[in-house]
Amino acid sequence: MARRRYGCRVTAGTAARRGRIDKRAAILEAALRTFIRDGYGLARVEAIAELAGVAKPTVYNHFGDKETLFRVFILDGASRTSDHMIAALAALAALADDGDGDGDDLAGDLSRVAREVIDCQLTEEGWVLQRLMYAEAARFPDLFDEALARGGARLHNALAGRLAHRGRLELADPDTAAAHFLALISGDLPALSALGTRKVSDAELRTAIAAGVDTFLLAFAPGRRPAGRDTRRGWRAAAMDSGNRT
Amino acid sequence: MARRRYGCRVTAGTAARRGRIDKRAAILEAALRTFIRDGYGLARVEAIAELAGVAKPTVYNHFGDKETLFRVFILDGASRTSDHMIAALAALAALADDGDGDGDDLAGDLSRVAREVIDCQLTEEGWVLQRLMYAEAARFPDLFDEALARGGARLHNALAGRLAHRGRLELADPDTAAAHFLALISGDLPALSALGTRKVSDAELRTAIAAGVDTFLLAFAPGRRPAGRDTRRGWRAAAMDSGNRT
DNA sequence: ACTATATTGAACGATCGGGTTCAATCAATC
DNA sequence: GATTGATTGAACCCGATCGTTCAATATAGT
Repeated sequence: MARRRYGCRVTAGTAARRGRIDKRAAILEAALRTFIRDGYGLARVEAIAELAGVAKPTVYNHFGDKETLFRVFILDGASRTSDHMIAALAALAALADDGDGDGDDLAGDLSRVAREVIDCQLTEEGWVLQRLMYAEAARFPDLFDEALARGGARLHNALAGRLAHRGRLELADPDTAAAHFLALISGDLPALSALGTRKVSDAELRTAIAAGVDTFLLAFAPGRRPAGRDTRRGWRAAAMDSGNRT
Repeated sequence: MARRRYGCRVTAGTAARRGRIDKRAAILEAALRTFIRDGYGLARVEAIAELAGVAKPTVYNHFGDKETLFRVFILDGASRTSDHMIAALAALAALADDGDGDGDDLAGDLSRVAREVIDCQLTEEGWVLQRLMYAEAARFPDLFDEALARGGARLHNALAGRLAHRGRLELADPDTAAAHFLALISGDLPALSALGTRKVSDAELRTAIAAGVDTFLLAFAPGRRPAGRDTRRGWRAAAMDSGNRT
């Protein structure tokens, strides 16, 4: 039998976890690939082990059972994805106190934030987390709550804070504004991407984001008309003239 | 062995389907219950048969195999749910041509439509269809496309047509307006309802709908200020005064 | 009554998959 | 070197599940 080569054993600092950290990481990466393809129910522990290049007992050594592996995968993923999204909010810095400001580009800032948040969501991991949450909501209700607390709620709160201090927005409630912003920029994504199973073109993304940001600004910053303002009025007139109903 | 009692056999008019129509309906209803609890992968055909009060071979007689049963369930469900939602759009009748109209209640109409569309979505069937679509998107990509064509796309198009002819709205593009309306009124639902696994209170629903309709009107009917307009401006001033950042 | 179709309870075949055991080997620490 | 924890390939256990077969019974149409 050939000599075997392994990496470092976990040190006492991570006593709450068993096994070697490189094996753990490989297992979680393999879990991602397997859950993407098979979901939770049809994903096999043996397949995950093979993909990770470890023995099946090693998976059980690290995670105890399939369900625990799944929970760790979901919660780690929710935190990580949300961290990335929250970092993207930096583009929404508070407005400097230097007057009316020609340097202010609210629309541009919102668009950049939207693009980065959506890019996080459009990752394979982003989608598999969402799909798995939907799929398993009934079976693991506590898991949904915790993932929401680590993921979506954190993003939402961070965005609300940013919007509250951005300036030049009329907000009755920053929570509502944040929720609506996220809804407007991402509402088209499930259909465009077939729930994450297809690639969305750059043009489609830009269009969806621009429309979402436009509508957001119309509602929450009415003093700042987006470029398409006159086009809107013109369209309405045309519809009244045509008189048809689809 | 006791005498057995059965219903009517299918007539030649439905030759494309096998078996008795009452058995078929019972199987599809049992499939709903089983998919709600177990999803697709872990749902057992034998469990569905028991719940339906039929023998397992009967399920196979009607549907051939588990996957076909699933496909039929999804597509029939998408059509039915979308039919109900589209019917709800009747509240958005075109504005009568009688001038500026004190009888016009755009906000009220939109709220009624929103409430009915959301009530359809909040049914057990509505949620299980959505959860199943997310869960199985990667395994059955063609199914998603067809369900979208029968469901979401039909609703979207019908709503766009209604909005286009409602009057008093400034729409650059009725498609975008429809998409944004649906996004605004339903964006909170996944979190509020824990993806359909919890009941949403009437107060929560009313709040979410009112906020969504308000924002929609601000963006698409800016001449019609919702009641909360002054509150919004007041809040912004308070935020600037407090100076904190969450 | 006759015929054809549908349904049934029981049983089966083949395969599967979560979790476990085992003894040998490896790796890190003292 | 000794000790301890981690890993491994192979094998196992046991319950499960999709799909099928069978002969008897029921039902609907002619």
